[in-house]
Amino acid sequence: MFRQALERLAADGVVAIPAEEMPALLEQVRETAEPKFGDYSGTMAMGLAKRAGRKPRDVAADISGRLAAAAGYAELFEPPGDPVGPGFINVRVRDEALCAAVAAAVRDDRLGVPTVHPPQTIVIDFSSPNVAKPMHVGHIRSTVIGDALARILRFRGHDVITVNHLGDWGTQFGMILWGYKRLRDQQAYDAHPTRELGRLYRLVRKLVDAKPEELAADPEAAAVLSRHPDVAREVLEETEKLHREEEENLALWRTFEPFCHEEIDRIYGRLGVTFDHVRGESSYRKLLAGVVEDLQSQGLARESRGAIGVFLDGDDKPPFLVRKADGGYLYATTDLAAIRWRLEHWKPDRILYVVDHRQSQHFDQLFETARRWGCGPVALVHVAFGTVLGDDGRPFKTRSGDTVGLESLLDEGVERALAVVAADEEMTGAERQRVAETIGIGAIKYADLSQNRTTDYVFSYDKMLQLTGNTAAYMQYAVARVEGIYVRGGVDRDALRATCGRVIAADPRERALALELLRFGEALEDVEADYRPNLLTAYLYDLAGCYSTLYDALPVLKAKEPERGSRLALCDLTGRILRKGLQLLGIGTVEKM
RNA sequence: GCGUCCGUAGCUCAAUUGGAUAGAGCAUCGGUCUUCGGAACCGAGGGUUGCAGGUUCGAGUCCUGCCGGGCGUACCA
Repeated sequence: MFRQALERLAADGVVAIPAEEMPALLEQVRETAEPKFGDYSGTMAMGLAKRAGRKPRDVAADISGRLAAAAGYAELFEPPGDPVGPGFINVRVRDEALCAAVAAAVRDDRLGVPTVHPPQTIVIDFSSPNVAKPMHVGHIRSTVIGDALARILRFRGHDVITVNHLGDWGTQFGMILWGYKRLRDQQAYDAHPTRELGRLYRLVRKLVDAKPEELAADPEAAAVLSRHPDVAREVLEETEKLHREEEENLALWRTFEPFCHEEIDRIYGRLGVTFDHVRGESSYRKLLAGVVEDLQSQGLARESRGAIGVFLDGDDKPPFLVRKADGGYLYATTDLAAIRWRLEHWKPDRILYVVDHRQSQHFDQLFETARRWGCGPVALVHVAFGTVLGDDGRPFKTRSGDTVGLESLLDEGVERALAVVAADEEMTGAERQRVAETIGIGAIKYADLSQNRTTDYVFSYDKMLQLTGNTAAYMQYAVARVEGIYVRGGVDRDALRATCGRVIAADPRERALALELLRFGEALEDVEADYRPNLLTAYLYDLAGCYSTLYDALPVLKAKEPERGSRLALCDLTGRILRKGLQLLGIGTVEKM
């Protein structure tokens, strides 16, 4: 909150700068690296001095002077001192203002976090699994990061529309159709359709890929392949028939669909993830032919080697294919249709795609094609993320080399969490199971969200379930610990909030906590700037640290008034921000653990 | 080959997008304490940020060249 105030004031303090350069300049208002420099600092003087041909310190002094004279400055901040070093402008928040702001946040349902203005309509496309196969470890990041971003942007005040763009119209269904027609085990299918369809998918995929080492390890598959040497071509034929809505394949596709949905819905339920819209690729199928025709008539796409594509980088570079030589469509086509559909129906300011970084080239091409096609001023953003790796630094696999199913991943996380909470004698078995579910799944989500999303990360149950360090379990414990005070102290939190006039920040540890509490909104703003949830986890971890330091050194329940009431208010706000922060990450909390 | 991302403490990761002395956790060592939930707190050691140049008041961050790796690269998604 103070950063915002200072930015607004700094806008008055800086002169002769074109309006469009102001935002970049204001980003140079930041927290100081060390408390001795004050609370916030501005670094804009150095850059400006160069352009103005003046000494940086003179410019800084000039800005400081104007800042100090700006209306409203004196109420919130101490008078700025002389510029430090090459020209840092350091500013310290007035204790009075700090204490009043914390008290206001305590009384506020939004915990002192302002809403954005104006709000934007933001479509977030995430998770988007291929429904033909069970969800696996590869889907966790998109699902968890996308869900967290949706929650955070929504809390910031945006109109967020979440979409699960299911893969339900691609070649994977050609594989299932091919397998179903030739290799299905009818008994198994009747008893457990999803399982049998999953088996068929995996088998046919193996046949199509025809990797020697895979076939060597699976003589049965090798035998099937020798009976069906043309499987790869036949699968594409099945896909093409589906795409032109040939009767038999379309009917089969319709019967498979619900089974596939059942499977993934169970997992979303467990993860606590919901979508405003589940619109698979298939929902755009009527638009695909029109998309291709339109691109052709506008001269953007043309025929090449039987296929139709958009040549974005000249004739010698691979084109962005929108129709295959056999007449089938590709995900490029579906994605273009989806963009047009979303623009028409939702009129978004932004569309975010939370998808694996390996598809960045696809999105570069998709966005460029959409731009040339004429999609208006919408911001199309690929929110990319890295791969989940095992201990060995290679993509996360089971010992036998299979990809890890998402369900079994969650099961193991919960099982290990159960071992952590098992020590508590007071909990019933059911309670323990519930707590373990919250902690285990929270651990998996938090481990993912606390990483810089752009890099690969190493998946480790042991690390994510540690009770110290930047983990979900530590954060959840911190919440349980803060909230425990009110039960033991018999304190009425509602009354505490309603009557909170002002808090005291006489001790440096109180002051540090107070300042940190008021940074919640800044952290959320930073998350939005680059779609990086790890900035929120880092903030929450810092906050928990400030709290621990205070709680360890200063009495709360045992303190005398007015310190007691003030510290209880600080604890109350800490607990609420930690819980809210975790909730915005899609992570639950527990009362006891 | 071309494109792209990455290389930071023994390990796993940060670093406010060019800011001040590169920070956390784990591991190691030491200290605090008559437990308001000790699953705590305080501290120490540990770094030529892959290498070499360059840009400037200032570079882990930007530019160039190397070295090493991941990923992508015409009809899968």
